[in-house]
Amino acid sequence: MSEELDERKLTILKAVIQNYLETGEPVGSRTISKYTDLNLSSATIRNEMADLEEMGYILQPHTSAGRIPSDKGYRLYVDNLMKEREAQLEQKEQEVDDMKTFLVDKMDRLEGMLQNMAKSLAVNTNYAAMITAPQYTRNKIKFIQLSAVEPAKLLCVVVTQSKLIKNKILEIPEEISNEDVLKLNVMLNTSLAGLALEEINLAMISQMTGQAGSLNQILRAVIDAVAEAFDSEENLEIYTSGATNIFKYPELSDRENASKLISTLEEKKVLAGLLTDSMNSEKNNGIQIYIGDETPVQTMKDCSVVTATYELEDGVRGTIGIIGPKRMDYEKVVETLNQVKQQLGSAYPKPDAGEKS
Amino acid sequence: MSEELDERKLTILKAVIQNYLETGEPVGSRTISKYTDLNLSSATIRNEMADLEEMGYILQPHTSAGRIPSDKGYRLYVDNLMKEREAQLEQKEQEVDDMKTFLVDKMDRLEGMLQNMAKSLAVNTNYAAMITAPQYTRNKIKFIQLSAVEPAKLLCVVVTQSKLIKNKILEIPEEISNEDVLKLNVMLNTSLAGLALEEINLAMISQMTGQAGSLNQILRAVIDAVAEAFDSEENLEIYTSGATNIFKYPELSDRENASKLISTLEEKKVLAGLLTDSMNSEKNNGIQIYIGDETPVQTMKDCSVVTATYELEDGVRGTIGIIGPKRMDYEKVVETLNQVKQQLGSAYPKPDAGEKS
DNA sequence: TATTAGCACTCCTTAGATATGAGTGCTAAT
DNA sequence: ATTAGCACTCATATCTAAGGAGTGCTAATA
Repeated sequence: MSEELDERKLTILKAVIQNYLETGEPVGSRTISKYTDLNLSSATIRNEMADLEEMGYILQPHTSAGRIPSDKGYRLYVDNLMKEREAQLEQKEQEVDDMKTFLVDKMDRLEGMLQNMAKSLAVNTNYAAMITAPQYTRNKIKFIQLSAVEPAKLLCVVVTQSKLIKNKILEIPEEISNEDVLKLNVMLNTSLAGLALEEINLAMISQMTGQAGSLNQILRAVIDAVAEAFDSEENLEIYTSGATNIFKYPELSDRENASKLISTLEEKKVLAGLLTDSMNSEKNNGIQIYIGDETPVQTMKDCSVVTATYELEDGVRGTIGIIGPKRMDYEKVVETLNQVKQQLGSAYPKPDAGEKS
Repeated sequence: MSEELDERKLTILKAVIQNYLETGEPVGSRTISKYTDLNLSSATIRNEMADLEEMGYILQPHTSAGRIPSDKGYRLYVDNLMKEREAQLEQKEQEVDDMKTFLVDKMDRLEGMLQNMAKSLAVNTNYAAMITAPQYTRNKIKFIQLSAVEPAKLLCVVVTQSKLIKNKILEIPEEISNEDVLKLNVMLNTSLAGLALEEINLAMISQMTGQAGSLNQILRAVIDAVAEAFDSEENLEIYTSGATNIFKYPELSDRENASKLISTLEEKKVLAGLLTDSMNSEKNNGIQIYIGDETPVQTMKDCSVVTATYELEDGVRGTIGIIGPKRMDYEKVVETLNQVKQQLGSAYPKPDAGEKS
């Protein structure tokens, strides 16, 4: 593109966007003329704004309304204009504290924690929040415990290195003696402990079943159970909160749209797609911003979505997403997500975080 | 009350209510005159309706609109007028089948099942649905398993008779030998298996800790963990679905109210109160109907709430709730809830179900 | 005596018509 | 290059009138 944005145009664009972020109303030239310290009259601003509109950074909802940012405008803002915060920390600390108490609160129950986290995010940002339970890729098995609960039923508990616990009751074809249970336990733990799911290959399994002899069949059932416990499809749990925050933004709350949007937030599968998608693209410190049409989910085309990947420890990763109007407070959201990432990631600095793309 | 409703008034009232349930619009005398087989002119109906209004069963939103049922009218309808269904079973079976597949699908994972159940209820009824995970009152311990996961960490797994599994990792002050773990396991299982939480009393605990000797401290930690696992406060999980169905009913969807209502559906604690309240009153086959102001939750005063208690097996009970407009299809909802109750209650006929109060 | 037809009346709803005002684009002056 | 000024646009709010559904009442009917 040959159009170049000079300093003044940038300032004006930024002013327009920031003002619109706050108010949600189209912003007029007179407002800008006073809002900035450029000391320009509204007329001058008008001329500049006409240019900006022609370049596609802002647009008018209708003739003779003020201007609102276009998707392109938001994009520019997000990419270049907004990274000048980090300054006001006074009230920040309060918020961080709130966040921490939330986190510490129920830390040992992952599920409750994630739910709390989603809620806390929603309350903090005033947007809708969603969060996936961590995926267990590369997460290592720490401990497997079989116990005979009933004659023909085995309880199988799997603990992973990150202290996630999965359990399942297996129905087995015949009774099993205590010694056999013990034998299986030893076998499983010596062979599998310390391995990630991906590292368990066929050769290993056949070797084990060879050793198992008559317990062969049961062993297979157990291994299946372990695999299932780790299976990400099955485990894709998503927690959402603050769906109704949507109503705080008039531009989203006409019945038609709001209703669809909130329904989407109940559709875990759709969200799953969205979140895992963004988990894999590791740009910009793992934080990704989708503006309007950029989001993969059609019902959210009038929103913006910000996602972040968190990493509990090596290989145990999940995604957080914030959904709000296009005019969301990107800076605050990005900041908040970064904080949360930190809280969650237990001091495992990524080898290559990769500054912005 | 000295007013008596003769046969004809009842018929008319019923017609008014049923019509209003379908349309959501105030219903006029002419409509009734044709809708019923009374063969009365609109004028006669008008007279009767004037009477009904005076008695408080119906009311006019404004002069010269049709009539809509009052809370009192709904109450009469629910109590006396509506129990004449059970007839049309053709399409019913389809729905029941749908329900079943939903249920069977993930039966072994309680949580997923409940979530699915809520969803299925919401889809089936077009109202909002919520469901509590079962409370463990009177649910018996089947099996306790301790395992040393790390030197100073014990994994404690509790399986109940209804195959619910709870687990927790305990930090213990000092290392523990394998023999001691074994010893504890034996001790716990012989003493506690087969007991419900309420049956574990202080005498028993002190007897056990007496036996435990040096393991005393750990034993206490384990018992605490068991108690916590069963603690209903902690465990009160509620699953909701179909919140947006609210929008299908214009009388509820003005922004102010709808927003509050949906927020309430995210407030698990409030719902918890509502649902456990109704769990304890066992009228009418465990199904309870709150109309308008009758509900304990203020934000729902323009809705009706129908709750049902389900019982997985003796002592393991939870509650289901359906939230919709006052003009909800009570018959269908009650029917659906009864079906669900049946599906869930695994053929444990209650000793005294108690026909309607 | 119970029912019905008829009519005047009420009042919500809708559509059109009017006014308000925020904001623009353009032109001429600085 | 900037600005003041003015005519113009168009969404929004306000008002009015027309339309219509439904009622209550009265007088006629079976």
